[in-house]
Amino acid sequence: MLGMPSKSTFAPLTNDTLRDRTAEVISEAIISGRIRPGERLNESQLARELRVSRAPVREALQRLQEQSLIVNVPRRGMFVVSLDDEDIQKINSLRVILEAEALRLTRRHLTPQGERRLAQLITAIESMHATPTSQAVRVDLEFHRAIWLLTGNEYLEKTLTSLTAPLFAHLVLNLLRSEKMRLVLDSHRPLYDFVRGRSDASAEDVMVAHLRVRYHDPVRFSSLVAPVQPTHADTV
Amino acid sequence: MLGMPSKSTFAPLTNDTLRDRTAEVISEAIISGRIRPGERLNESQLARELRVSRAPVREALQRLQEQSLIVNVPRRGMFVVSLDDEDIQKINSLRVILEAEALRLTRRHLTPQGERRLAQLITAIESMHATPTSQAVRVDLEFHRAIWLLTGNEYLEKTLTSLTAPLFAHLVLNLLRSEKMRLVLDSHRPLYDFVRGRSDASAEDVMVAHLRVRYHDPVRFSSLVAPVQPTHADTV
DNA sequence: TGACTGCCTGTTGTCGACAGACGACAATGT
DNA sequence: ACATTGTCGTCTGTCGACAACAGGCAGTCA
Repeated sequence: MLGMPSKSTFAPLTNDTLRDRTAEVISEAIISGRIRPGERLNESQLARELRVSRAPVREALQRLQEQSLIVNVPRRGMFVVSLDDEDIQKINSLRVILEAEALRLTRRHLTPQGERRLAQLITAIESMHATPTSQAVRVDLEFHRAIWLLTGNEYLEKTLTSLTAPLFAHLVLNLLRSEKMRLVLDSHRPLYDFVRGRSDASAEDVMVAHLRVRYHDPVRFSSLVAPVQPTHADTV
Repeated sequence: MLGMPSKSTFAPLTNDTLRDRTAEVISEAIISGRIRPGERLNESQLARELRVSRAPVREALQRLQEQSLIVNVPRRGMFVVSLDDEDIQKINSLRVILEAEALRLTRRHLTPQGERRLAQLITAIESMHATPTSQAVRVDLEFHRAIWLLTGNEYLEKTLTSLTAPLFAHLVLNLLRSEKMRLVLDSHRPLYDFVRGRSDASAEDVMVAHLRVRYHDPVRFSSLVAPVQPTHADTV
């Protein structure tokens, strides 16, 4: 052990590949709204702008496709995913379930560092005024991801990341009026309170309330609500 | 509309790309256990065996990586994912939650066709005797996927597919003794009964019972069970 | 005028090739 | 004998090129 340069003598000298960075950059561009839903992604153009060849771009696009950020039409191209209300409700009905689990797990073994990290993000969120929407959404996502990471279940983190990615891409484009943005930002504190054990509500209720600020009815397609009507009409 | 060859005058003349078929084939090979966990995937070799160039192989591997079927070590290669007990429990704790939702949604609007489809699969499952493990696991997966599809929520289907894919890959290798296989196969009927409304148990209980046949404790990392002990030991 | 047909252009899908990185192993020095 | 360094082969990461395809446009025929 002696003489071996123990950790952090040197910074780890980025080991990423072009494909990884390409995927990261494109993903960020979609979530931040710089590339709009429905837009076609031209591989050659992306490659030119990123100063790489098409190969890493195409490999990156495969990954983003699997993350539901883009959809592929064979021999036509890749298109930024475009969600309608039904898509959003379907995703949110799952998000409520998984985020509720994340809240419970995080509350169960919240460490002092974890609490500090969340406190820091809450402060950042609540001190935002008249900031660009894209930046607000970025911090929003960062707060949620912090909780996901604190669960200790990396599969939960991964699942929620790819499930909600298109939601955040959609959010940045539909949250332009700042008075609503204020409400959205402030709706994070109940989550913070929950994981600190300062809430008696169920995790599901906390999450539904949180999402209801953004979306009209986050649980319409969830089994949490009563069925509308069992309609087999088309089958008899 | 008139004169246009309405559906199924001709078979739709496969529109897939090589990469799609490549991903499908490799995925199947992993889930069926023909490629074992931890094994390194040689791109050139795969390309040779599939009679394609490396480009579609690499693009396919990116997708499978996003599905948690393989992991990438930059400049070292792709390796078939290898799960330890903790991974399995973490995945199962989420699987219970999502599959329970799937059961409820399917029960809510089960159509006669849907019921027939499931009945057919149950019959196939229960009539299997001394069949190869890989084939049993295939039907197992097919039954679950049928339920996922019947939920009407394509995001739930997609999420469960990529979440559980590595589980089935693991299952086929650890289910060799046939007396256990019989139990596993028979454990599907309660799910079938549930979606037909023939069960009073909660969807979670049904699912936990179903998974407990395979795995020792599917919910150890779930918030469904009481916390073991809130241990911040490493942080103070 | 309207619809059909055949080019034309831009883009994707696929390929083969090359450079650099990694691991294995031999060579060297102590 | 052991550790370190140098060398070699193999494989990945990336690139440029070509072929195949889709949609747009114009020309042709009724």
